[in-house]
Amino acid sequence: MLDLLEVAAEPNRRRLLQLLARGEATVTELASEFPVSRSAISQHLLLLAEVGLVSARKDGRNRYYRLEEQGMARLREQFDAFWTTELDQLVADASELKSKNITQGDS
Amino acid sequence: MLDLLEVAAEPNRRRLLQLLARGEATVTELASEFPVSRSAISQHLLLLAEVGLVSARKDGRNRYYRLEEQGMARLREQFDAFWTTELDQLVADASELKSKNITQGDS
DNA sequence: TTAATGCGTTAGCCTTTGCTAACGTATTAA
DNA sequence: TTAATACGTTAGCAAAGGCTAACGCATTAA
Repeated sequence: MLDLLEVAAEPNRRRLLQLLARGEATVTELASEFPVSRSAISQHLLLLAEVGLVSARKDGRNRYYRLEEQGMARLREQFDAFWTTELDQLVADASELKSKNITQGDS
Repeated sequence: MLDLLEVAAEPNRRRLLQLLARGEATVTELASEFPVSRSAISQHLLLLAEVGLVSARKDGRNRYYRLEEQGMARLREQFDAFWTTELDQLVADASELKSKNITQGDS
């Protein structure tokens, strides 16, 4: 899977990116936050690295993973490209509709 | 697959959402914009409908699909929830770095 | 130096995904 | 009314995804 948004969208990987936003961490540390195995997390990290969203540094017998700023910037760009002005307008309308419903003002 | 972001992230489905931002369309009309079959597109649309991002209306022998504003609003919310302040800061830093590189100002 | 420990990664399996081909059905034209 | 046509959806299959178990390897301790 080469698509940046698709790679980032998977729930476990999304959570990994959020955890890494706090700073670098080892596979084991990260895995402790998930119900799945170290192995599963390692594979998610390898995929994230492959698309340039994270990178790793070796220290002792640990591998410290960290976010790759440039990759994350590309991710943001791709989302913004998807979320066009048309969609923005559409959702704005939906919000109005929602407020109307809450205040029972649609008679 | 029940996850909203994950469903929306798949490239073909992302494109479908963008096309539907212009207004409603039939399966055949939408499929004409893709290299894959009508059937494939129909299945993507059914999945999008299942998570509430689109809905359909029957007219003659056509089914007109359209975006579901409330669902799209939920999608936006989920993305914003993912894209924390920490990530925003991180990407801001990356942008600075980028400008520096462009202007060769990093001696 | 050698054994033991703990780290991250591959091997292998099952499930899910995305696709085309075949289908059923409603609508239109004869 | 009947036949033909065009629409969208299911059936079935090959490929990809995500997971645990097994592994290799580096590091630490004896």
